[in-house]
Amino acid sequence: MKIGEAAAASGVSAKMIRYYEDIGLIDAPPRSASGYRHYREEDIHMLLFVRRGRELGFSMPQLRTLTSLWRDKTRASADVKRLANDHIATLNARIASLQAMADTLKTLARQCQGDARPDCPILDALRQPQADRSQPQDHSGQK
Amino acid sequence: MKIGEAAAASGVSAKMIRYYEDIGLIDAPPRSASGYRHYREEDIHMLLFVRRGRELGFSMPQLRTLTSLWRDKTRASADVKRLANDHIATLNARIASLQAMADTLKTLARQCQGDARPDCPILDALRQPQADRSQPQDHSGQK
DNA sequence: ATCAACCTTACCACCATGGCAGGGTCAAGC
DNA sequence: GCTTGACCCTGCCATGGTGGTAAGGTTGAT
Repeated sequence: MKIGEAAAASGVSAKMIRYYEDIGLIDAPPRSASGYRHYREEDIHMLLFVRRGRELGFSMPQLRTLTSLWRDKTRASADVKRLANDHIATLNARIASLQAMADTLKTLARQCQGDARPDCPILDALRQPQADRSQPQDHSGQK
Repeated sequence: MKIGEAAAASGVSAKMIRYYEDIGLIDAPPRSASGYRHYREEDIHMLLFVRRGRELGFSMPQLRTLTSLWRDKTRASADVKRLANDHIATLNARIASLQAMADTLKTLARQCQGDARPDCPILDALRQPQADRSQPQDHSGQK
């Protein structure tokens, strides 16, 4: 299978397949006499594996570890689980960070009249020193 | 105030201050005879404004609009509010995407023994065609 | 033989940020 | 005045994952 077919079959662009090979994430496939890369079913599985890992938000270093675990038939599932749990923690942190931004903005937007007048608590908040801007309607202290 | 002091006062690195000037996000300040940039209080406020906007996750194009709204004393607060709401929607989309990744991984990790044996549903899921992996305890069909 | 569709490598661009190099400036201490 | 150290200036390089483009080779079908 040539690279174009491999790309179509795996959903990874030919460009990225070459890149992944370049950085050593996937093995270099055999070449034809004229230099064309030649992929087998197994290679397509690897590309699908990488693509799905990316879709789950794994970083390239994590993916490197994941693929080596995948190839290692004697791996311990605990190693995979630990990596997954690490990644879940990372995702949760990013979610919390984005959620904090959204919460702040929601509060500010709620306070903004949104009419033709120039007064705007959103701009005010950006102008002034950092104040506690998180959900002021809730004074119970629970997050 | 020289750029180093402005950086310390605003929390924006000197490097980034020059960059923001370069791309026209902030105005070029006056220079001393020897070429040193000279900042006033007002400029520091602008830098703080930009920094807080970045902390809230606004993109550079959005910040460009925000700063021009900030400078425009005759702006309509509706314009600011619309920009904020757009950004909230973007943030929500990113949160939902990350949350979906985390949910999938949590489900897989829960199914993984995490012991010394190699069998691992996480790797299996990455190997196989996309299946419905979202919260399998719910069979109602609602997404 | 020709032509289109594919393949190859090797660049450039993005964007926000940091780092480094090479050289100028300023202020304090002597 | 001279030295020294802390600052400032510009300009270049690197990042990371992806897309684009260009110039040239291969293949297969007509």
